[in-house]
Amino acid sequence: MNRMRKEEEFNDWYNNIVEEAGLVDKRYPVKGMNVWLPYGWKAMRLIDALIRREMERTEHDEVCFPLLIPKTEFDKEAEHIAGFGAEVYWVTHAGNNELDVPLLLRPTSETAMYPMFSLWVRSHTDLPLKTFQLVNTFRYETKQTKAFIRMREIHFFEAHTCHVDFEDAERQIAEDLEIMKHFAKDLCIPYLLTKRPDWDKFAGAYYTVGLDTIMPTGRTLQLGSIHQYKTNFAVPYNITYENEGGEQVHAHQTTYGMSERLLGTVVGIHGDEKGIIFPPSIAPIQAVIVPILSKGNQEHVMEEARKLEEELKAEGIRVHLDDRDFRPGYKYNDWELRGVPLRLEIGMRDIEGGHVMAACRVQGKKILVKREGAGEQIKLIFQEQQEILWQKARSILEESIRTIEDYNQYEEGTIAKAGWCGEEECGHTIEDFTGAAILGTPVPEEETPEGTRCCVCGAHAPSWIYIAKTH
RNA sequence: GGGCCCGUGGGUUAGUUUGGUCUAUACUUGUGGCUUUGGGAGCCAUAGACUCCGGUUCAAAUCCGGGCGGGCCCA
Repeated sequence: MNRMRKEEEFNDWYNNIVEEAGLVDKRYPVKGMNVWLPYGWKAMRLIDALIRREMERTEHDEVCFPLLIPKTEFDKEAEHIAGFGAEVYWVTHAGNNELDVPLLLRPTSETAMYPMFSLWVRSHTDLPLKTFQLVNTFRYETKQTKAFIRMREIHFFEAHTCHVDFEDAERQIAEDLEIMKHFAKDLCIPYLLTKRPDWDKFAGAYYTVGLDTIMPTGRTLQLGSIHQYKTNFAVPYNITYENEGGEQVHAHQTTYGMSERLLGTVVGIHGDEKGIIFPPSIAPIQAVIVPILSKGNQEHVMEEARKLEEELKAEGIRVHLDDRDFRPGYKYNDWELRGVPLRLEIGMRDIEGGHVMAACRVQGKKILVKREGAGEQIKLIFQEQQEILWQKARSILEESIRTIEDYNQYEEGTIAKAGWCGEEECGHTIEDFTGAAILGTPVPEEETPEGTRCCVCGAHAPSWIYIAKTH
């Protein structure tokens, strides 16, 4: 492909890069279902590993529920059905038989898990119950699909918890927010936390906290969400426990969901006209070694390159030796496209000088690294890269937020922050007029200064809202 | 839900308006070889396609109908 100006042609750039860098093969003949290629899957698995690390740290247990859910279970929570009914895939036949009870492919796993939670949760000593799973979910998306960002089969993370009461569930949500903090820093993805307006909360939730980031298009993209269910599901699914007083009480529940969108976001936010830029934290290959061969020294250089590879591997660096029969320039471009954070060139000059040439994808510069203790120096470069990517992305998000006083001041490509009286009608007016969506009110809650007015009706505005065009 | 468009080697594409000269164009990629290697090398050889089914016609990549697949716009 010709170099594409990422800023001007983001859609083309993105669609092209995910295939060209070998993340997915979009030719699978079902809309919204792509094939994960090894390189893309590796990146996803590394993101998953970060999630697992956080889940383990916070004592969640990993589970894995079946993909199929009986219609009878799905039907138990009315709002949930209303919200997801239109995008469910159904299994109505098995072999030659029509099924008495149709089965659906999970669009999310509440209705699969909660009948089981009802069996598992008996006593207050069983609580809190903190589980999560990493599975694929299915949603019959009718809009245009896009690799990682809008799919019909979604690689999905979902944590589901049960608690003794509302307060404990709230503590869980606080913990979820803290998890996100770590996690986003690792991915170098900044985000905005908002409590979704009532008309946009998750189907069945008491309230929903949305995690949104901003893409280079100036539109926001939801990275994940955290839901307080209160007892909305526990009642229909009969999740009760016996408290210390011997009474049967409904559990309070929360969920936390994220998806392969995280990968799409990393690609979209950090990439440049040369291709992807992976933060070292999730780069499938953190450092690639390109041997510079010339007549007469091939074996010697290759031997040194292999030695270097072993040394770095021993240091825990994900390193790859590119011994393909291409010229160096071709390899440079290839690995830049794939987003490898560090390229190590080793030729006779370097061997004789006791160093390697390190080309840093993020910093865009080349530096000489001493062979002695190279691993340590490389890790420092990685740290610096994480920091640069994080700061850069964060300032883009911060700079795109504009405070406005009247909703007709909303500018495309920005996230507007405005006063809001809290009336749903004013919310809809904003959405209809601007074509943008109301992300929600700030989390944690943020008081408005004296005299702040609703950007629609001019009444007293007790809270802020964020307004943005979304993906 | 409504409307529109598209389907040619692995990828991008010419050809479709006006059926025949298509034994299908070009670039890229793949494979084998020679040569080369500090920023996408060159040469030689070679492989590879008209989405499927039906219709019209002496003749279909081209026209018509349907299926499947893909894309776009509006609500």
